[in-house]
Amino acid sequence: MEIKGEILAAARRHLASEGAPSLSLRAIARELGMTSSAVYRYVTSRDDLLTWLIVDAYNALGESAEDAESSVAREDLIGRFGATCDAVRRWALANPHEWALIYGSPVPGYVAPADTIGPASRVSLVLGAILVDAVRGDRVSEELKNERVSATLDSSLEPLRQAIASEFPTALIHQALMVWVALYGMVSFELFGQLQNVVGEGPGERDEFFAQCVRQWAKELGIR
Amino acid sequence: MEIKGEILAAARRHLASEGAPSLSLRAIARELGMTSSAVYRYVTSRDDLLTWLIVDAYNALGESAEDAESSVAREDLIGRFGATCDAVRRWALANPHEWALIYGSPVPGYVAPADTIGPASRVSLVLGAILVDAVRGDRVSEELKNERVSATLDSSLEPLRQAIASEFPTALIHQALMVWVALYGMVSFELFGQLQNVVGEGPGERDEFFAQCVRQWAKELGIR
DNA sequence: TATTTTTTAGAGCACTGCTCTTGTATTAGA
DNA sequence: TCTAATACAAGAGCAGTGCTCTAAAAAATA
Repeated sequence: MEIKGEILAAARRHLASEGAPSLSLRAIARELGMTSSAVYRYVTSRDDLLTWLIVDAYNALGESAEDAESSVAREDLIGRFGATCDAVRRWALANPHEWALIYGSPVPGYVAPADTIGPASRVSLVLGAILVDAVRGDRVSEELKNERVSATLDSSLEPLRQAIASEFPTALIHQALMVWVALYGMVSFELFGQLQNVVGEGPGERDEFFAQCVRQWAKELGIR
Repeated sequence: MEIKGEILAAARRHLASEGAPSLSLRAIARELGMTSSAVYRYVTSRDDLLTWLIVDAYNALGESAEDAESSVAREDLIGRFGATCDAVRRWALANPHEWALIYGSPVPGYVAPADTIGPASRVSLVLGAILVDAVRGDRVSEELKNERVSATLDSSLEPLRQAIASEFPTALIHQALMVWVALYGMVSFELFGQLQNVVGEGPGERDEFFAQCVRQWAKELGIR
């Protein structure tokens, strides 16, 4: 299936340069010198092509985060956490359209197939592993470990608890999820232009702003 | 210009039911019983129509937040903060397509006109006013008030500082911005389906999860 | 070589945003 | 009241989209 590979490569190029909304099957066909109908022998629909690109993007982001995290000494929990956050942000800035495809507004009517959930959770697995190490080494916030929460909150976080397969205290799971969401929210805000006229864009300003965020997130989890 | 009003009303209906991507000028024209070309006498382009809807959505969200916040006693800072957060989330859940339009992935090539920035900042003004009251009454985190930060971070937050027109300590401004972004990130995550299989969807579970987030955000700002 | 299978081309349908010219009401002025 | 100016709408048309169908060419197999 080498033709399918070429189609995907062309689609990747179009996605990176023009973005998902203007990704056209006919344009790809033109670029590859074939008819639009011929493409349909390898791609069942436009949504099918988008799914491939989504899986692609999740894997690229996940790999980027894994690489960055693995190059830090295992004992340096804060370093591992910071490297992961930085890798996520850097990948997003380098691949804005890919980021928008996976974390932007969902296309009405499109339902993500099951084979996207694996690649989609790679980054959270990295962050989860850091947290596990922190808990094992007793290097997380004491306050979160002992905070009592309502039964409803307990059950609301049951799905995540089972995914982690650990008996973390609920408050800690909740805080970790908050940090995770905050990271993605911050990156999305920067990427989607929502920080314009809010955070300066001078040399190093956005970097330093984000670095402060990372420090704060680590502090909120009590990682040390 | 009553016809333009009808066009906007029809566009609003289409946006609410099918979402922005499938908002078609021709469909609106059909619904109103006129030709597509006739619509162009009142709307210069599809982007122009989208801009109207964007301003509309910003105003609706802002009004919703203002109404909720203003119905809480002025001294109850945490109550005002919580009411604002809840109003944002409730509005988003009730108007998912409108939320996606203003806080989802930006349409490549579309540039938001200047008349959107006013309505866009209504919610942040509400949150900002709460913070101002908290600072005036000395009811914010002491730690944030005294934390020393780098010069680069100072200058990176200069745009926001000027918008607030207050001499807040940089660490406090930074933390407030983090909370603001976290709020939007959390709402977007819930709305865009990113919390599926992460946070339960049983009766009250999502509500309680979000309420815990709000409590945590207030704690991070030290509002009391 | 003949036959079957795989792949491609081409035409076509229904839809989109948008433009341009022509026609028709409606209004304003003489 | 009749005419001229104006405002508005219709229709055709262009270039593009996703997608489907049938017929033709190419490749693999018997």
